[in-house]
Amino acid sequence: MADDSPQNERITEAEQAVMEALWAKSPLTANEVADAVAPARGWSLPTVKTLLSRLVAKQAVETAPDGKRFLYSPRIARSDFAAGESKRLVERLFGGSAAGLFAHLAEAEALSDKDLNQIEALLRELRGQEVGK
Amino acid sequence: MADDSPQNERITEAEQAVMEALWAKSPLTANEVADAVAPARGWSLPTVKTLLSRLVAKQAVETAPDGKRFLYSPRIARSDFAAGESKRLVERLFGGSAAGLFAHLAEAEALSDKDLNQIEALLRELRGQEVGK
DNA sequence: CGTAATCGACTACGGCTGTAAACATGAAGG
DNA sequence: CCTTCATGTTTACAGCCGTAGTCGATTACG
Repeated sequence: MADDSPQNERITEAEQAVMEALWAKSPLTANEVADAVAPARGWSLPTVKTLLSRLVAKQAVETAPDGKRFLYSPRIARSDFAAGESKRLVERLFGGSAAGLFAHLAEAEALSDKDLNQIEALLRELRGQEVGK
Repeated sequence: MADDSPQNERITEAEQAVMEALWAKSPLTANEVADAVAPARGWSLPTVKTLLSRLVAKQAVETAPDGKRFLYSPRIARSDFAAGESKRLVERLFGGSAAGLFAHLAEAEALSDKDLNQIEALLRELRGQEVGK
């Protein structure tokens, strides 16, 4: 089988910054990505281009020709990326137990009242739809 | 101010494997750490020693002389490490909102019934002690 | 007292990451 | 047509990470 499936490789932190720009709005030209990302990170244009190239190589981003230049779009959804990273963390740190993560966040006082309320709401929602399977 | 505070630097994945051994039991000699860690990762003894050295340099591990050799102990608690990593992830991925993380785990079906029950229990607990501050 | 074993320190090296310059190529304008 | 500008590609390079060999010192045994 050919590995044309998106995103086997890992996305680094610098690359993620570029992805964020594309997730916020796409397609974008390389220059537009640079305008969105470079100032905040102090990057030069070449740096952004390199990152874009690597993301294309990793099949996390796809290109569409637009005249002489390219338009870049994400090939993976932000939610998939976030879910994957979250899962990795839970795996690595809490033996796959999401409750473990939650407990640690609570302990570190990283949970605001707002967080608690939202989580509570989500819990109820999950309980509600806990039908099939 | 001197930077003798523990753990400014990041701990890599390979290093974490070594830390796990020390968190499980400490102090340990380098050889004991190697025995605990090397087989599972296919590492040689020198590799484990290098990782230990780097952890000492990063002040994540401390040494105590024991005759001719050293005994190694973690200088940072596993829970602190876990909390830090979790916070970083939440920061990087969900703009600091733990509820965002939770929602994504739920969406990715990474939450078992057991997780849900435990989280629910934790929530109640947090609500209960929500006194001070 | 000398030699072997033990153990930490130093050195090494390929690969990846962050950062960027140089290059090539095609388009546009004079 | 030739020059210049824009844009993607190639190359570069330092630093860190994963992995490991070698060196030197200290200990222990004969």
